[in-house]
Amino acid sequence: MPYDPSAFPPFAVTVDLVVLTVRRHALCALAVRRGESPFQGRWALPGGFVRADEDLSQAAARELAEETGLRAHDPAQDNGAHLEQLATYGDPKRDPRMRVVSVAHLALAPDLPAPRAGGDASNARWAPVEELLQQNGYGRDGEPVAPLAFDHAQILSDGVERARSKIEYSSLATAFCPTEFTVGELRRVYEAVWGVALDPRNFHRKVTGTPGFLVPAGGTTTRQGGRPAQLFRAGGATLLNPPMLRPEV
Amino acid sequence: MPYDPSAFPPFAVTVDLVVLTVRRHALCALAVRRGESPFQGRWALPGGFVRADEDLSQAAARELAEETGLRAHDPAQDNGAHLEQLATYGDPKRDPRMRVVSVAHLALAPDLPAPRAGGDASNARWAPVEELLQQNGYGRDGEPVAPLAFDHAQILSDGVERARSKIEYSSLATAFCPTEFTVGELRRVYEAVWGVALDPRNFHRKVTGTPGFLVPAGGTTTRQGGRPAQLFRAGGATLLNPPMLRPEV
DNA sequence: CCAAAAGTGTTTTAATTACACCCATGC
DNA sequence: GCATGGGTGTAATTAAAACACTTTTGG
Repeated sequence: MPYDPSAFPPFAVTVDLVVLTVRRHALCALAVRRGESPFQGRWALPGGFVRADEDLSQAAARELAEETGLRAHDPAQDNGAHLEQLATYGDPKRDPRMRVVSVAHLALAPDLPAPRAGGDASNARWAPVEELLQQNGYGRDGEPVAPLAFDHAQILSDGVERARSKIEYSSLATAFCPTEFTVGELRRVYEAVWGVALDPRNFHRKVTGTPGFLVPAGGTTTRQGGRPAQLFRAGGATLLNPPMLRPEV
Repeated sequence: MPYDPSAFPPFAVTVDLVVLTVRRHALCALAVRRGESPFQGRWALPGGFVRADEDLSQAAARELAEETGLRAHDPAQDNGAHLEQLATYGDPKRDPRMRVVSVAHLALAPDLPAPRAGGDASNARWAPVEELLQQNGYGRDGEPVAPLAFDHAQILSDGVERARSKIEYSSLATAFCPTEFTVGELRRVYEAVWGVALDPRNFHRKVTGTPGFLVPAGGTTTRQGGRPAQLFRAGGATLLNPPMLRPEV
């Protein structure tokens, strides 16, 4: 059917963010507490309206900066988080107030200081994704678990699955690390995201042998005890060949 | 920032379709001719507005049926096309008339009879994707090439790349085949989508040896001359392990 | 008989796995 | 010394690539 630009149903368009990081050996996502109805007091993914003159990726980068202080990754720089579009959610009933289409984005960030949402720390937190995806029961603090607002559990679940599969064939796992990192730190990222244990020796050989994945940064460090480890930076490669293999079962 | 449901910029939301098929050894996409401004007379991807009470996937399935007569694939049935969300395009200037966010979908279909767009065959066609993505020069008919309308070249390019990578690790290539097909026909699908030549002997061993990819349908056929080939149906597997490997270079 | 496509067997090569083992530091 | 994590070597297994060869049809 041809466009009819004069008669179309009006939509609100938002961006929602799945911001992932690895803290204390666990894959964590950023959650904010809702201050208003619907789902008042419940945890949700950060997000907000796309402005009239703004591209979708700009809106996502703006929300990310507002919530975390992170800039989206500029390939010319080496700071900031990786940011990519995830998927779009548009069920007519996903927001009870009106028709809202949400373009979800996925951000991967190194471990950060505690988050801030409007400066109020109690309204934003990093939480392990299994905790946020739990539909009932009790959390680690003994409080009853309430599911995420709206369809955010689905969005988070899709984002986690994207991250899990994408670190297989791309160098994106380095987005979870600081600028300089050791092979062991990178391995612990894979272990946290996949939820498996990897053989440190084979992992070391694999990542150092994959062309373009890592470049030596020069120094060494002892962060974990034991023998000092070489420091690396992310190499230029984005696609890994051969890919990292996620163990079965 | 919290939602402010009373004041949000209004958007139009559309779905655009990248409908791919394999015809005469070439990867082809469905294109429709625009009847009105802007880009009047130019080729574009099929698409249309999302209705007020419709989910995004419903809207995509409706547009697909309107343009091709195909039903979107119901896993319980064995007819219809594969349909999945591709990505969302929302540059403020992508449509000169107003702010339009388009949720692009990717459909994979077996070779079909000639398309119909409002019953008028001259306003819809299957065209090789390289032809549609060509930015200038002359087509096979000697006519000067005009780029696709709006940002549809980008959308088509993203859809083709998705299809190329997805047939590596999923059984989606069977979506390009009729219900029953031979190993040779499946191989020609891979060759057309990837644009490479594959070794028929290794390919045969690989696909018949991958559990769940193909199930024998019983009969044999001679469609290409030569020795009759066994007929197969798509098996239940969606993820291939090990994956099909796209040759390098 | 010959061309053409289907299908099987075999050899070579590369990658993954599962380890044994050594290295360099802090305590 | 000894625990801890970093890093190298090596053999067994597995999959991919290259290609010789046989099978079954149509003309």
